[in-house]
Amino acid sequence: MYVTISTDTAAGVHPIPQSAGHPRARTRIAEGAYLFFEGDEVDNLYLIESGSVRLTRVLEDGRRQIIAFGFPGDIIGFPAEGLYNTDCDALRDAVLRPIPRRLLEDGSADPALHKALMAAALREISGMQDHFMMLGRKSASEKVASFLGALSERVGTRGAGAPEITLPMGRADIADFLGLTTETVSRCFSALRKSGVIRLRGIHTVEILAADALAQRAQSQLN
Amino acid sequence: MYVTISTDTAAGVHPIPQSAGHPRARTRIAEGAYLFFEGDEVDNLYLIESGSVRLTRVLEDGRRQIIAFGFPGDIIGFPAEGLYNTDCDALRDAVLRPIPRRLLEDGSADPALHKALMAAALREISGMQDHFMMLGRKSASEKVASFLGALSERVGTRGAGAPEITLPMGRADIADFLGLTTETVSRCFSALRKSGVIRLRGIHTVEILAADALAQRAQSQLN
DNA sequence: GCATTATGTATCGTTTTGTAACCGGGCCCC
DNA sequence: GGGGCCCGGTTACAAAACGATACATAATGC
Repeated sequence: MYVTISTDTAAGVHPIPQSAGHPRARTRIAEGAYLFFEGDEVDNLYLIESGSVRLTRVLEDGRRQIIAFGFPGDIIGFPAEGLYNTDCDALRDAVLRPIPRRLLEDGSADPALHKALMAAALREISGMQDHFMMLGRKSASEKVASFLGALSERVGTRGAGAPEITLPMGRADIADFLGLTTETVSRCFSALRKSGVIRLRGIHTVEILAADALAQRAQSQLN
Repeated sequence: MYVTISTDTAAGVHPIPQSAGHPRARTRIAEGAYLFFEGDEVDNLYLIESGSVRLTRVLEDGRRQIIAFGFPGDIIGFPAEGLYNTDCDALRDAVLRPIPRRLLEDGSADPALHKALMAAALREISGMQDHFMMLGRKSASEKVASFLGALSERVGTRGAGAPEITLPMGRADIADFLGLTTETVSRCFSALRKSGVIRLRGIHTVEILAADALAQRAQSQLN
């Protein structure tokens, strides 16, 4: 997941067909467990069916960048020269459907599968392009507002009252995804809370009290 | 082009087969001319055969992000919901081979073409992931050093002396690609010049005098 | 040759980061 | 069951990095 406001429900349009590997095969990873590591050879891509994951890269000096968060409907594990380009671990217990890599690269496989995988790759590219604008041009408060808005759309729930998000990731993860520090993320949350845009229920649940104000602070409108 | 040090020569491994549209069809765009605009319906993707282009997005308030530079071997114009997601104009006169979009999405087209296009999409994703680390975690000087290093590898030439790059883009473009301001880019260039890492010949030609020092300043090594 | 645009440089202001302290919750051990 | 420790989050203050502003110089296009 990158930060877009226009995100469609992932994978809805091009469902992964049954030919994508054994149709009953599932991989389960417990919260905190690793699914794959950067540099490992790609055996499978994975369609996330439930739970959430993060894709991570780290520089030699420990600087970390969250490349993406993955939620149900996302396909993860796109190969770079046949290798995984990031680490992947579960933020919450996850169930994933493996898609053998050879099906990705075998030109004679099921055409519907090819179509679905190409659509997934195109969605990935599109979302990443959006994320560049955020990382390159937005201020800290714009970034956090964008992030919360997109997350609300993607995985938010609407209970009896305001829409809300239960964050599977901590402030440090959000910071490393947005190119900020943990403290700055916390400061932005506090500012949004003080101005009545959000309410925090514990650390992990955010209620969106004023979605319009949040969108305005996200400066998400492109010309 | 994003900023990676490990970039392979684009498209070399999976050449675009003859089935990718009319094999003799070529689109020519003059320097400064637009190839497509954000929001237009995608008729074709394009393989750049010569010249260079930039992909651009702009926020309502004028803040601009260069999403990518394109050089020979790059495929550009990946659709987002059937539409172009960026503007594209030529930095230098360019010759491009059009690849009809329907071939991308038609699951029954030539398998070799599918393989080539999927490989191109995967390369794009990989490069973009690298670019996230740069935008999100590197300092201004690291960014500029990374950029020059990658550009040197990708389109640099080695004459009688030091390897050199003839930049098709100005400082403002570099800035908008790296998430910096023009002035900051200029300062970084000056700092590299003063420390003997590069020499500038006019504004557009950069000689790399100390490639090791440049790589060190790029902090490009991943663990 | 002139006007316009791009680039380089200095100075100051703003934003974010860095550092430190504090708080609360969860977990583990006695 | 309680105490201690650890971890994540919040907040205040100081410092650093970069952006904003201003101006001078160089390059480009007509």
